[in-house]
Amino acid sequence: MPQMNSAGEDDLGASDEMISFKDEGDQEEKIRESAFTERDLADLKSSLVNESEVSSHPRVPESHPEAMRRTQDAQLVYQDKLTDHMEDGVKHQDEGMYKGSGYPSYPFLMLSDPYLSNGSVSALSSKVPVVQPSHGVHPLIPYNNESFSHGSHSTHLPADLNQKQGVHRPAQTADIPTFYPLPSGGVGQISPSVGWFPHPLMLSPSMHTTGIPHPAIIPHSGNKDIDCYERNMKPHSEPKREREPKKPTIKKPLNAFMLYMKEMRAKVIAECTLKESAAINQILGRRWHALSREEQSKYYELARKERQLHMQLYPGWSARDNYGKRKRRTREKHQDSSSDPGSPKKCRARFGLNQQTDWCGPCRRKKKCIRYLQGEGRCGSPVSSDGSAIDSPPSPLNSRHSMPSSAYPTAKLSSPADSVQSAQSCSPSSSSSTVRSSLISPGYKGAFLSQTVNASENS
DNA sequence: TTTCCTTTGAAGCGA
DNA sequence: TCGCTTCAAAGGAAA
Repeated sequence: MPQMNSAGEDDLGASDEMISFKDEGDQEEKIRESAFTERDLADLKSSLVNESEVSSHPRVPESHPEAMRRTQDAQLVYQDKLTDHMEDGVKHQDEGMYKGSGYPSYPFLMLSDPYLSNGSVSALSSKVPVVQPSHGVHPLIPYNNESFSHGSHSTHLPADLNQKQGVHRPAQTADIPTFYPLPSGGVGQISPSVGWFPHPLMLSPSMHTTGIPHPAIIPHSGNKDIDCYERNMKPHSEPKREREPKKPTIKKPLNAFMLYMKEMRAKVIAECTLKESAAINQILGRRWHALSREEQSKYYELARKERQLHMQLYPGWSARDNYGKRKRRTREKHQDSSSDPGSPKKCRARFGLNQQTDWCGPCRRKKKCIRYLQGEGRCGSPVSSDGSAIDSPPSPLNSRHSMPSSAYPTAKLSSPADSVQSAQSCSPSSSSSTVRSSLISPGYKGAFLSQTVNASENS
């Protein structure tokens, strides 16, 4: 990822030294965005209060057209503002980046979502992961005023769906079909009986037509596969079974790479005829590194906006809230060798802060020490000129951590041509992923993935 | 039915 | 501050 070191030179290694949108110290932008966030969020909440007041009662009686009009106005105002905001954020994006791709998957251009083409049918009839179309429709986007003009589509969903999901849906507001749980202490003035308000990211045509909650919020059962939309629809196919209402889970906002993956996955699948997500993700990871700084920055910017919106909508939410919901064995798998008293010292401990020139590349980038790993005999792979591992086979336990991203021979660091080539091809570079996967362990799934990828490459 | 794989980035937490 | 862990998406494969 593009970044600048202290000398102003490019240092594309570690993510934590990359362009950080975390602080986004850009005061001007902060001011501009906070202007949106505070004012518009207030508008949003206000409009929702109005709406909730309306909907929690016998809605807005038709005998009160003025009240109805105000409610709708509030929604329209929010939609307009949100649209403006989003457009503002997207305006400067390179249109050519997506328009020629032929993939409707990019958030801002995902209008050919099956959700849209035929209402909500596809969402109910096909295997649609969670609440998003499988081909990468992201909620942060398609703001199509037209979509808000025909709210009746939401009626595709059975009337009892939202009750079972704990989603309160005022009949009057088909334009805002779903509601989210209020953040604790977020909007105190809204009555608990309402308890839901629309995530701006969700105000997309797809959401509009399907009435599906924003992906950031799904009933959570502890398993991602179970937590899919299809699964959530089960009560309809199994009406007899009483399902306990599950607490909606607020998902983490997607980071830049995740957004990139969502957009490009379909493309890679089409090009490479791969279906294995693991293999596809390897390719996507390489392509990500092959992206130009500008291209990546778009995704970082998009991710930043997502995080901001997420923070504003769920101020009390923490990523920690979702910890433990996926049963991963990483803790078991990641037997940190640092606990081994006989393990070699890392560069920091070995050379000290005053001799950072002797550190390996990852250590200089505040990543995991590869010398340390080599000392463990776990990866004796060569080290690039800057000390980065070139084709280090990862620990079978977790390739990510023994092979940090910064250690990859990114296109900009060590071998741009090779990396770009591999990134453009339908396989991870032979110098890393394939080899790594093959070396992980006999019979290890990674080997299968390598074969899959290699087969795809050969084809 | 559940977990794994695989990627990068963000965030949380303990030391 | 650093290092580690977990989760976010995806869907086929394996247990």
